[in-house]
Amino acid sequence: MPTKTTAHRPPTRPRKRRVTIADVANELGVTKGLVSRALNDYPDISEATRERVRAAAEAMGYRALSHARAIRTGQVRALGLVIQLSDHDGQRPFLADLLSGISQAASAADWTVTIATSTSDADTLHQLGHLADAHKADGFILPRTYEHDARIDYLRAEGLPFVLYGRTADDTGCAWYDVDSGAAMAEAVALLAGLGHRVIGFVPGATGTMYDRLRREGFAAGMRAAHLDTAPVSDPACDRAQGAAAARALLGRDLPPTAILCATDAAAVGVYDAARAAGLSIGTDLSVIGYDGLPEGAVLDPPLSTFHVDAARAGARLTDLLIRSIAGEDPADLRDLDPATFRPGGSHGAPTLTPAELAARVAHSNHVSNPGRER
Amino acid sequence: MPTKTTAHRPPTRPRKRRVTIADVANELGVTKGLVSRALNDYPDISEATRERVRAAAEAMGYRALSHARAIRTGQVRALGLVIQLSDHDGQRPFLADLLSGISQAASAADWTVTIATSTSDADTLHQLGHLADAHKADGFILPRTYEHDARIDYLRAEGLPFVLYGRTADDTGCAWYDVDSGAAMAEAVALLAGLGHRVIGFVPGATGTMYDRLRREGFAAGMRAAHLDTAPVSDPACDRAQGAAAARALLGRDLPPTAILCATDAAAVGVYDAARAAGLSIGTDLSVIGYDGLPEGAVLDPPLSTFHVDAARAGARLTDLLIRSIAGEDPADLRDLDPATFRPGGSHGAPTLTPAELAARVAHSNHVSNPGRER
DNA sequence: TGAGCCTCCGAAACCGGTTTCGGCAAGTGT
DNA sequence: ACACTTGCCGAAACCGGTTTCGGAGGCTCA
Repeated sequence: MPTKTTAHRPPTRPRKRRVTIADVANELGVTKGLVSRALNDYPDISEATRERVRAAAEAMGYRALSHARAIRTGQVRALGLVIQLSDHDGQRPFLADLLSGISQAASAADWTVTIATSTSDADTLHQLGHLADAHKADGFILPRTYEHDARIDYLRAEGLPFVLYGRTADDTGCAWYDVDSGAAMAEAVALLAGLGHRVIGFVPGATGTMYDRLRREGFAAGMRAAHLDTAPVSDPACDRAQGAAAARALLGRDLPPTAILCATDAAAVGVYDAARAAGLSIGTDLSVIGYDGLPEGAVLDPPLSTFHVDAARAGARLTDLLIRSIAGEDPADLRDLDPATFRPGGSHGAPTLTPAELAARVAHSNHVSNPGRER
Repeated sequence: MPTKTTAHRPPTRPRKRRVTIADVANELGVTKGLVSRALNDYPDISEATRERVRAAAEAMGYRALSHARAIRTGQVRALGLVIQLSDHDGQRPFLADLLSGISQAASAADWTVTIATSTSDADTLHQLGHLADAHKADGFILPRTYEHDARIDYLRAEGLPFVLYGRTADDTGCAWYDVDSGAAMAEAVALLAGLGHRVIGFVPGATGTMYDRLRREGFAAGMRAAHLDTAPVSDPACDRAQGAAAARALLGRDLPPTAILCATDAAAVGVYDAARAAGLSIGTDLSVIGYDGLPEGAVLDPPLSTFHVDAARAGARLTDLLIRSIAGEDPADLRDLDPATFRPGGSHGAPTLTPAELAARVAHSNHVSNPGRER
């Protein structure tokens, strides 16, 4: 026994000994191996015996210890998740729902969830490597995919199962689940165009992420379908401040957009700031549509029109796909695409101004309000 | 070999065999036992040998498999967390930070985190039991404590280590970490009283939770200290709608409060709704202070004055306390209380109206605005 | 010089499962 | 009646670690 620093251990930790497979075997007068094979549906066990064993195990409250089993089988029945929490991270608010979906589905299949968090791409890779190396999970869920994703390269090289939440540039051999945000962007453009908007601005999201590419493409496709070509696109914006800056830039153009479509709600919140500063009323002077269904959007005035993503469902689907992938199904068959649902707020409507009139309004407001007022 | 439903397994999963303790032993020409004892700091190993083993293990990239170790030691080096996600749940937005703190601290100590989610108190207990029974964790973090908490009873009875995020009525033998929200409530009252408010309303949180009791007590203590006794307390409010209802009730009194203190930001958002509906301007006509530091508060107009809780720090502290508790330290020594920090927004200020004047304003607005207008 | 005591290590049991292997008994075909 | 399956189970190895036990060798001390 090591001396170590075994500090004050409480008087007696009672802990009743748990019932092992040997206990069940003894009770029945058979061997451990027999019990194990019976419980694991080996074909060389008679149905009568199998039932007898099942009954005894049930009655004695036997439950196999997953880590004891793992040493032989190599499966810990756990799925891993590394959550990257950058400051400008849109997925924070959905984390709870995502986890809920994952955990619920995992629990239903008698799996558990091991998580780690990280603060940067490099850290994410490190945490992933650690979980994989320590074999704390049999497979991984990879949220927020990049077009070129180092996590995918790593897991591919290691031959470890994984499923993407989102897509990636080269998805050969990848299982994935995604919400079709590109289609949502196109839908939003069609909606705005139908209301009469002719100049529609776009605020993209984080560069390098796959969702950004897909939403840009969706926006462009929507514009083409509406036969519009005047499409000012701002710099990327991932948070409120960047969203405000993007909106200022768009509104400062000679022919500013009468509607701004944001790849993320986080940016849309900033658009509200900029619009307010420019004396524009949202929903009339300027239409805004976001994407994500952020809680903040609902408390804005007017409430933000946006697309809602069912994160819990995503988590459940991802878990299902991953477990099947671990079980050996071909990842190429494990792909799923769900639509996002539009949730109208009060931030979009028919244009009340032409772009030229809007430009005049903005210029005027820049004149009267003392510069640098915005909080 | 079981026939089972072993579906399409990919061509060949390469998986290089990992280096085991036996490999290290062979390399050195010693026994497995020797290597194990050397690596685990047993005292019967000469320093020279220990160093030789360490170097070889390091060089060969040996890392012990936690679940192989667990079968003998009974420790899986994982801490468990069951997150209850009711719909009216204030902790959702802080979950990311809390997890981040927990995971970071755990990872630093070479522990991992196993989570489960639940949808009700009963489910929480069930999930907890499952994790404990399957021995997926060596100890548990219990967020959002109740005054009388079934989880605590269960874990006490099982003799399993745990740490509370929050306190409980009878905390004998409990390790806990908490943020002193009671003191925050008292501080808010002192602030409002200092500004000249004489009638201050209180909107409590979820009944049965320990935080609700502590914040009520903190509010009461603050009122006593400020020598104020007119303290209307509304029904509990845990979400926006309930917060609005609570505010309407408070404002409908003969002598309505000129400031409303909310146990949670979620309720405070509803207070904004009610105030707006009553034609009151927040920060002047009516002061509002919340607690939690909800992101929604920052996008309100004016931004909500509230108390910020450092959830990441909480997670890190909880993890530290739990690991020490598992190591055998006396839980009674493992307790920690941090202050919340006030984050002023624009929602509080000196009263511009007396309660009587406020009552008149409210009554007037009830008259002019057509009823049932509020969204 | 011999008894007694450390120091340090090998050998082997052990933890709770899984998996392989061999063999007995009953059934089958001729 | 005899070889050949087949069904079913016991025995034992195995997985990757940890822990106990005993003993060889060197040292001290009377």
